[in-house]
Amino acid sequence: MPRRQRERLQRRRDIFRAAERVFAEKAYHGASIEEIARLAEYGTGTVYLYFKDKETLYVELFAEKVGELYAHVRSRVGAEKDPITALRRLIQARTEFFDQNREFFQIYMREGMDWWWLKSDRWAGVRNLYDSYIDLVTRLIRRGQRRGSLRGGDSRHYAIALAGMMMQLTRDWLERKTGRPLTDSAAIVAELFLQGAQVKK
Amino acid sequence: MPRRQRERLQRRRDIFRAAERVFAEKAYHGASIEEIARLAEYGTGTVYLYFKDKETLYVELFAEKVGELYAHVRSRVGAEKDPITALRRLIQARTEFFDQNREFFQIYMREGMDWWWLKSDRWAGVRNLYDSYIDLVTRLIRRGQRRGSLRGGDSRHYAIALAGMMMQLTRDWLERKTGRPLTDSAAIVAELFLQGAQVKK
Amino acid sequence: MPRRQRERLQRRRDIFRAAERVFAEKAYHGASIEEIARLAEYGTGTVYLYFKDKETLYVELFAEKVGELYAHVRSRVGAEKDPITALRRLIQARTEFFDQNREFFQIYMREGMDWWWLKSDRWAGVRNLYDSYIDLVTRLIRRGQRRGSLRGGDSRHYAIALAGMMMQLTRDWLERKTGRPLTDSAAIVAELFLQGAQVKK
Amino acid sequence: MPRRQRERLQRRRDIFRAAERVFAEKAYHGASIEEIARLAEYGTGTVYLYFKDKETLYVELFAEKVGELYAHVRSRVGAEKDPITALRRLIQARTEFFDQNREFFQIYMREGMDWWWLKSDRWAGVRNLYDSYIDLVTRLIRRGQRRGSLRGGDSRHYAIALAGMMMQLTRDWLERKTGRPLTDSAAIVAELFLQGAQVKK
DNA sequence: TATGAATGAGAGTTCATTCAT
DNA sequence: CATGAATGAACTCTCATTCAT
Repeated sequence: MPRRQRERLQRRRDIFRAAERVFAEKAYHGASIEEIARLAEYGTGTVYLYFKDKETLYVELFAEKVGELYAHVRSRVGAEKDPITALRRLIQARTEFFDQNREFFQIYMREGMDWWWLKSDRWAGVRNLYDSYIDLVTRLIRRGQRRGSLRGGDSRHYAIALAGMMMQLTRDWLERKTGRPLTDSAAIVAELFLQGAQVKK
Repeated sequence: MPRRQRERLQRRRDIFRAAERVFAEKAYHGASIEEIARLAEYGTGTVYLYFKDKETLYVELFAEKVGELYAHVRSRVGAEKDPITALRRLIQARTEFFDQNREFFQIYMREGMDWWWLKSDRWAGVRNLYDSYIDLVTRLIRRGQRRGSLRGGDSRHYAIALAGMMMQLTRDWLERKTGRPLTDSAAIVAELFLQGAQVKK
Repeated sequence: MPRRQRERLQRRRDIFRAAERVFAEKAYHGASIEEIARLAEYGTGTVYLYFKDKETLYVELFAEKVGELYAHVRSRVGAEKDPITALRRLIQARTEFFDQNREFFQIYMREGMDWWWLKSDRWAGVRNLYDSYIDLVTRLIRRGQRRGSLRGGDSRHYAIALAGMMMQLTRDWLERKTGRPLTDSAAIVAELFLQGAQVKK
Repeated sequence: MPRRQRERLQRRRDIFRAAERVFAEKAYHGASIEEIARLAEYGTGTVYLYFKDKETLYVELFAEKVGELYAHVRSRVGAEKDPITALRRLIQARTEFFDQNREFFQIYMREGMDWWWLKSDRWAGVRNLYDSYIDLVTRLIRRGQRRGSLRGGDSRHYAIALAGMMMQLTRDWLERKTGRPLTDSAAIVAELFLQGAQVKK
């Protein structure tokens, strides 16, 4: 890759990095382009050389990171045949990813809530990414159901419930900042989701 | 209660009602005081006679509604001795409440996701209410654990996971707008939380 | 008219007056809303209570003043039957109007040049006003031609030429700021347009 | 001329050419240096090697073109003794020039309309050129008056009126984009200016 | 007490100009 | 010399808050 293009990509990353931090801390509306630029150590105008406007910066940042999450999870789940093992790996992978991407997690979680009534076309792409992640989980669950290792019922609801458990546990972990690694909670999630909380008689 | 005070309370409620709708639809930053006032059929300035500022209005609205949720859940769980039954009732009660308070759910959900400003002192009240709800669930779970009907482990994590499941399923229900009542999902949640997804051998 | 509405109209006029001066001096792009507001002795935001945006303020100001010009000219030309006399009155009336509306003249002249390649729909209304003024002149000339008192030829071209003469003479008068009233030039225009510059043999 | 200087002049001309097109289309404020540079196929910074700033570029472009117009008209009018013929030639020459320089006409016209900034010293050069062109016409007219072939009166006003007629007719021609050549209007202008619109009895 | 017009701080965005390469 | 990325001042516009009525 030519130097020019490399540098351009580097600056883009610098701005992404700063934007991630500021958006994570202040949320979309609370974040100002000037603050992002200052944190990235660029001038305000520079941000606009790399992103058309604030919304584009946000959407592209989101898309990029969700793409990474998705890729990471897929690579960990891989070609695992057993759906139960695959689910455990998925939970583990997601947990690792957010352990490494705490700032992004805050954005991810927030948008998990917010975007869907922003019907704007700008968000359609992001929306699809998010959905395809949920779909990945759904497909795994359905496979488990067909194999008879998972209980019947709406597989999509199971996927959503699983996502919800993970999300809130991650949020709690981030908020509390105990020393323990997030990955501890992967085990809890897997057991709870698979076995339930009730003691079998 | 003297008429003056009664009227004052009525106006407060009117504004709450309007604020709830606008905050639900547009989120905190997207909502404008003027829109809330217009919807409540008061002048903009009037809002400031009842609430110091926008943030106060939001926090107090949140506190009020979380208080209602909390009261509703407590009343349904009541003095039920069996923790499993109590949990089922809790899930049912929460579901009913949000079925009746869809607008508030959108606000509640956002706060469940977006905690950064909870750090500020202004939001301490909201924070405490939110926590006290989690604490209620936690205590129920702990009781179940002591009785041996629930599996051991961090009871708080269980409570959080349960809350997460419910939250995401509710969000999905709201987003999809199928005709089905939200309470359908109460059963899914209860079974999944108690029995898990995996088929017992 | 109720007091409220009267006051509203008054403020609108205040802003128009200030906008007229600033637009006249600095042209559309050089004028800033803040300067207009300051001159009108209002806050910046106030301007936006009366006009949706800068372009609207400009267009409405323009439309209002062209409307006045048009009304003034029509009222002076009246039902005059003789086209030659009517033309003299028209020239006189236009001259009077700009003598009283020097600032607007600068805007009028500028836009006589500029707007027509701004194809934006926002300008369509203004454009029509301007055209209908030219049409008024054109119709007078055509009447003169039919009566045999004016030379044949494209009446619209005559109208445009007449407008051009008046415009540049007015501009010169404004620029030079001699003590003489603009209306002096009305006679020059009328004679030149009607008799031409050449001595008849 | 040494190669260096030749190249320098060539680049200057390239930029002028591009600037002419962009200023014509978008007017001074709407034109951006970057667009001009791009059209001229140079880097943005390069423009600043040849012109101190945007204003200088504009003024020098204007001066250059008005100089050309002036030279063209002088060359056509030449040593013609008869003032009436000279005026006809002048009208013809101006018409030809703008027929060949439509883009510049748009710029010229705007300045003919918009003189406020001519007050500033920066624009003195433009101002003088513009005046010197009017002076040329004025002198011709005065000669006609002395010879008794043109009617008495303020010769400068006649010159300005003549310029106004031509300007508006040219503008109309440009706006309407009929197929007809602009030079058609030269005859109209000459007859109207010399004979007037009124039928002689 | 209720009002809503007025305010101005602060946001996003553009672009003439500079300067390291 | 030529470049074009970087800059930041300046612009338009919004909206929480105030205050005269």
